Amino acid sequence: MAAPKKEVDTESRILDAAHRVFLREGTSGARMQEIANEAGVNKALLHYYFQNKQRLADAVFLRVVRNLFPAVQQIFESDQPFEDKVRAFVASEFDTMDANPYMPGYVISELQQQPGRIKALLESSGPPPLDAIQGSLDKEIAAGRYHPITAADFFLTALSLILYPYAARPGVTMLTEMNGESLDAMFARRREMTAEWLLRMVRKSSSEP
Amino acid sequence: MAAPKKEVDTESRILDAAHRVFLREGTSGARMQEIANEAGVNKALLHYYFQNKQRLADAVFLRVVRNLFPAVQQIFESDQPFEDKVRAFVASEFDTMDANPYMPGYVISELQQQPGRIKALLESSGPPPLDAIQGSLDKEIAAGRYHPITAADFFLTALSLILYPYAARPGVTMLTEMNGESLDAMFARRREMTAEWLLRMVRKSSSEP
DNA sequence: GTCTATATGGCGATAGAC
DNA sequence: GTCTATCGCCATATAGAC
Repeated sequence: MAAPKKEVDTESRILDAAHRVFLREGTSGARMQEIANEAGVNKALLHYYFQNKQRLADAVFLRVVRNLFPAVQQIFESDQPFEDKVRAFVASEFDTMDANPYMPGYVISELQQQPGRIKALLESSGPPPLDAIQGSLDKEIAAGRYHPITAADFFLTALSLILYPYAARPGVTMLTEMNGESLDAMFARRREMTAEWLLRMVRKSSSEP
Repeated sequence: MAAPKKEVDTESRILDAAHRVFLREGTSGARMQEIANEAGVNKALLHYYFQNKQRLADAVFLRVVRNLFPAVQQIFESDQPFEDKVRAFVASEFDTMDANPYMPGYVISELQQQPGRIKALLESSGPPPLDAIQGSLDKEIAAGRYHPITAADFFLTALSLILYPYAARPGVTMLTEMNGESLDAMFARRREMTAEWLLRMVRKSSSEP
């Protein structure tokens, strides 16, 4: 720790490069040579630090899923009104996705192609905070303000609305082009609208019993 | 056409096997040997019929995306009430997905790893029927019954709600296990609820101006 | 720790018998 | 059309100099 180097160390440079390449191309599509190029080092160094391709891929996967849920946990355990929690959660997820737009597609691909990794995901990310969500929801439902819904359904629906457009980004580009609109404009609008859409889905309208 | 054979011909057996293997493992993750095994033929036959791996992968991709939108087009051009169209569309998509659960994850992976394929997708699937949707939506919006929304947003939101749970199926399994519920039960419930959720998102409640 | 050079194996692809 | 046998490359992985 004494005398910190200006440049990040080689191991981190490799891991960062591997992160970018694996997320773009998937584990099986990525080449060690391309990672080495992107890291600005020789191919042999990847093996020096990470032994083989599988271990390097595992390290990237763990780093990606490690920070999936902690922010959510904090938000739903706070003491804001439920609808503010939802808005904060949606905003937080959009921020994360803008910083890692390839993440949803990557995680979907990896889990489909290597289902065994779901175990590593759970251990590394911790469970999604269903209990905290359910507690908040049940209060609204009991008060007659919301339609009944399980926390799992609400959570999955929220993730669907937020993550799918990023995962399917090339297809979304196609949609926006038909619209004469930019992809960024569409995402910006959905960032604002998604929380309200979610809330309209669960709120009872005033005329309902 | 005269004297139809009992068994499907070899080329179709190969294409069917390739379909299953590519959808599970992705184009770069799949092995020609595994496709040959699954088709019950020798590896050399794959090259006899499809020349090389890329052409075989292209044939599968085209077959997968060819039938993405036609059913949607018909539904939204019919003369039912708009909300019935939405219900029919959602039911139709769920049927398609139950028959091809790996499809969303596969398409997402392929487009992320080979963005150039979006062009082939468009030509093969035809454009999504945004105009028909927009027409139906605008009537409801002009009548003051719906919040303003673009057809692109409505369509993308619908696809998100339907397709994401299939694409993220291993993660959804994790959710249902925490719930003490089966995956099938969750999908069955969402098949019933998704259209209503969509409609609640756009309907104005009676107290709103 | 970092490099160059090389070994090893696997996979796509082909040749050729039947 | 279908098979067996084999080629040739390319990606992973290692050896060893510096």
